[in-house]
Amino acid sequence: MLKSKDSYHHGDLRAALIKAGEAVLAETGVTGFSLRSVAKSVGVSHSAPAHHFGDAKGLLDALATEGFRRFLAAMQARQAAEPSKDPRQQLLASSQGYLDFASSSPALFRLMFATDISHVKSEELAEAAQASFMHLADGVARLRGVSPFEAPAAMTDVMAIWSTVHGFSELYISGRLGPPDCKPPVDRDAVLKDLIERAMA
Amino acid sequence: MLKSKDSYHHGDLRAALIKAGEAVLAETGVTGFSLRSVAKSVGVSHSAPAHHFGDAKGLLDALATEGFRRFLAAMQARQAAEPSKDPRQQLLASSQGYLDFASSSPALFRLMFATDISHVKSEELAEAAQASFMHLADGVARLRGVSPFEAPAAMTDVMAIWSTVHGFSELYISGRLGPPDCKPPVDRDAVLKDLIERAMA
DNA sequence: GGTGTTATCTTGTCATTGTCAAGATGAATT
DNA sequence: AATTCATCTTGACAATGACAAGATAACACC
Repeated sequence: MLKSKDSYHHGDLRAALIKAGEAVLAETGVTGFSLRSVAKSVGVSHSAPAHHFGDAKGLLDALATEGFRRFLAAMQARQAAEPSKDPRQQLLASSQGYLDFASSSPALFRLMFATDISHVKSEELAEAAQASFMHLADGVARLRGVSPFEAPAAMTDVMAIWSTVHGFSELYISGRLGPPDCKPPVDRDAVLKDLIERAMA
Repeated sequence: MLKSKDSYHHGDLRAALIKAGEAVLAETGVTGFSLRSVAKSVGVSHSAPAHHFGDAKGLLDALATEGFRRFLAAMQARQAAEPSKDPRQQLLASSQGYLDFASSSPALFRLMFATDISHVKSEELAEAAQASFMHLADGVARLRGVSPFEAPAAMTDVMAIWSTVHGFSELYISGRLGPPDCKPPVDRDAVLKDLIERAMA
C-alpha cells in the first residue's frame, strides 16, 4: 500500500502530513504554521493537504485530535507504571502523565486547549477531548466512590484537580513559575504531587 | 493634540491601534488577526502600524503588555472591593479578579499566556508580566509572613494558588469544565473560592 | 483483460497578508 | 522662515490560503 515518495500517489499522505505538521508546529508554533510549509516538508504540492483536511483549520483540528489521543495515552501510561492501585496514587499518576505530555509537546498542548470547546466543529476532536475529561472524572469517581455527574462535591473535586494540573502544566511550559532568573522546579513531579494533594483534600 | 480622523496625522494612532487591535482580537481570535484589518478599522493605511509597532509581533506584544496592566488592575480592584483585610480574603479577592479579567477578555488572556516567557523580546511586556507575578507573590508573603523568595514552602504556596486560578480561568473560558451538555458553574466565584482554599491549605 | 468510476495529487490562479522602500505631510525646533 | 524629524501614504514583492481545473493511478465491475 505504501508507495515510494516519487510516485504520483503518496500512499499515506494523511499520516505523513499529520506527522510533519506536528514537527512544524513544534518548531515554529501556531503562528508560523502554514499548510504550504507542511506540504513542502512532506514533498507534495502546496494544495495536496486540501483533499484530506479541507483547509488549514482542518489540519490543525486533526493535529489536536491526534494530540488528545496521545494525551490520554500519556495519562494511562503513567497510571500503568504506578505500582499502587490506590485511587489517590492513580489520580496523581494521571496528573503526572498530564504534565509529561504538556512538557514533551508544548506547542501541541497549547493548540489543544487554545479554543472554546463549544466552537469546535470537528466531531472527532470533540470526542477525543471529551475522552480526556472522562478519564479524569473516572479517577475522581474511584477516589470518592461516587460519580461526579451525580455528586456535586465530587464534580468540585474534578474541577480542583483538573484546574491545578492544567494550570501548573501551562505555567510550567511557559517558564512562568517563579521569577525570570529562577530555573523551573528541579523536581516538577514532586511539586505537582504537593499541589494535587491539596486539590484532593 | 487629538486630530480629526480625516487629517493626515491621526494624533493618537498608537492608542487607537491598540484599542482596535483588541477588538479584532476579541472577534476573530489570534488566528484571524491581521495588521491590515486593524489598520482598516482605524481608517489608516495598511502600513501605518509599522512605525509604531514594527511588525505584527510588535502590536501583539503591545496588546499583551496592555493586557497585563489591566490584568493587574483587575486583581487590585477586587482586592480593594474586599472589605476584609485578612490575607486569605485578600488573596481570594485577587484570584477572583484574575478570573474576572480572563472571562471578560478571553482572547487577550490567551494571548498573554500563549508564549514561553523566556522567548519574549519586549522588555515592557516582560516587566508587565513580572509585575502580575509579584502581586501574587506579595499576597502569599502577607499570608505566610515570609517572602516566597526566601522560603521554599511559601513559593510552593505561590505555585499552588497560581496554578489553580490560572487553570480554572483557562478551562472556564474554554467551556471545558464539565461535560459538553453541562453549563459552566452558575456561581463561578463560589467554586473558585473552594479551589483556592484548598490551594492555600 | 477491458472499461468506467473514483480517490488522490498537481498545476495554475487570485485575493489577502506581512514586510520593506520611497515619498508625502505636517509638527516641532531653531 | 527654514530645517529637521516624526508620522503617515503609496507602491511593490514574496508568502499564504483557497479555489478551479486537470492529470494520474487505484479500484470496482463486467
